[in-house]
Amino acid sequence: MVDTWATVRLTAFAALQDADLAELQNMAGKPKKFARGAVIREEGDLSPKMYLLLSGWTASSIAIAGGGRQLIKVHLPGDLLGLPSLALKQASDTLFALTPALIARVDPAAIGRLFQNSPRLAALLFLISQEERVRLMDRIASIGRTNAVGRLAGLILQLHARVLRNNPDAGEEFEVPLLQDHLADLTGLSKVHVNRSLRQLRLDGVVRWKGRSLTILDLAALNQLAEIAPRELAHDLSWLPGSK
Amino acid sequence: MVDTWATVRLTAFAALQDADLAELQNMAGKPKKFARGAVIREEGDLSPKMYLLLSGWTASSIAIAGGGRQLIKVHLPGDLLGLPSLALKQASDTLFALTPALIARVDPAAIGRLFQNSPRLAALLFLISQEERVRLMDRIASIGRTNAVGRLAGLILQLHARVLRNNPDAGEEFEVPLLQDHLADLTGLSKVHVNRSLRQLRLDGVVRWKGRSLTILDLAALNQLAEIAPRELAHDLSWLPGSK
DNA sequence: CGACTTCTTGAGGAGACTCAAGGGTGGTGG
DNA sequence: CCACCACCCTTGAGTCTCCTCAAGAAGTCG
Repeated sequence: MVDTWATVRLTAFAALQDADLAELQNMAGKPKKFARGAVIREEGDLSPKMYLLLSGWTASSIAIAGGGRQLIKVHLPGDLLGLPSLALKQASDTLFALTPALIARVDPAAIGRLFQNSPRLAALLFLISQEERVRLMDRIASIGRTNAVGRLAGLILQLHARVLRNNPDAGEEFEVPLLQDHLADLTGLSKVHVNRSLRQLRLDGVVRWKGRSLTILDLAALNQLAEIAPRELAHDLSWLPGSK
Repeated sequence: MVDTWATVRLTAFAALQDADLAELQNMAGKPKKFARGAVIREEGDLSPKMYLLLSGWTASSIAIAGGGRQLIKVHLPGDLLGLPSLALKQASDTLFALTPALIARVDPAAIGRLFQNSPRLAALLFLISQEERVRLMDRIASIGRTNAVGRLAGLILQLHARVLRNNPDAGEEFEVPLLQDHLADLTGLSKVHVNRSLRQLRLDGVVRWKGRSLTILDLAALNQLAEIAPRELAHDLSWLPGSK
């Protein structure tokens, strides 16, 4: 179990001390299993909580009155789910499992204690949230100002970067448990057009996508198509509070 | 101590009763004036900082390789600018003034001390960031899954809610210093299509927009057109750390 | 009043959508 | 172990929203 916990994303910015990790585990409830497709938390639910995704992939979606939905983000193991809704009376988005997933729930009170007792950890939580904001900003730019192929390219690049962070040895071939329907709802396209745009990417030799195995064949081309500059995380974090 | 969200925001940037706030204010540099159109901080700049917008409106934009740009957000007085880029090596977005603006710069070190010494204020900063994430998520849903009129409706509603928070007496008529070009870059539309969609909103008696004065004539219709449920901020924030 | 910016409208074109139907693929049970 | 079913992918055809190009009208500021 400790191995699972070690992947929690706080490690992205700074090595996590054992004490920090222990504290995180203490905050969380007992991990619970969810089947593929299961809803973890519904849009509109009261008193939103935070969740730690220990294994599996999940996604977050917002309902559109007309009947459709927008997928906001997919979550990888180690991600923190549900933070945005902490600011709201009711959850802003639905969380559901894309694959079988193991998830631990965290009560807001634990986050309050974290800010009180572990300023460094709290600051890391804050930083991760800022990183997520950048990702959302980039998705807005991608959806708002690039064509279908560009949106898919941008999405693939973000996924690739995130998978690489979780598993630095992943290389250019990795598993993506997303259906074309999901890609459509992530990019704001129709599933038919996603299919056609993927075919183009395939025919142009940019990616190979067979089943759930995605291979990036031409990273430079993907970046060019995405039309948005890749981001690099801060390395100078000397301004963070020292560990206690 | 019962903090409504609104007072927090006002407290944070108008009144200065709290010692914690005094610290943040002390850490801020001397406020600087920017003319309309002036760039506050450019995308790609190293060692990103945070900024306090004391008066005026600004906006944040991301460049698209093809030549266009996406406006991510407009900022109103009292807003914190530049937080997302704190997670990055280089600023993710360009900040520029929509009107003459007064802005104070804050060094990341001050934020570090804030987390160390003022857990309650740090937690509020965290919460504000989560609220911003929800706004971004809603914009993604709006841009990705609604038509031109819906995107404009959603944008107008968000602006209205934010103006109301800053000035609860504003009512349904308020000043919006945005050109149609800005609306286009905010919604991911062309300026021509923005013009036509605004005309439709006008002809349907939903809004009146003359010069910089925007009047909402039919709030219910706007909400229906936007196709995204309005959000309500959390009122139970008892989990926040107590003030020191 | 003149120059510049911003808004408005027209016309034609393209990217993406909807509707619809056929083809793979994998899982399950007889 | 094969057959069937459900789910997912693929492709075609026609349509519509939104885009681009272009030019003139209205507004704004020195």
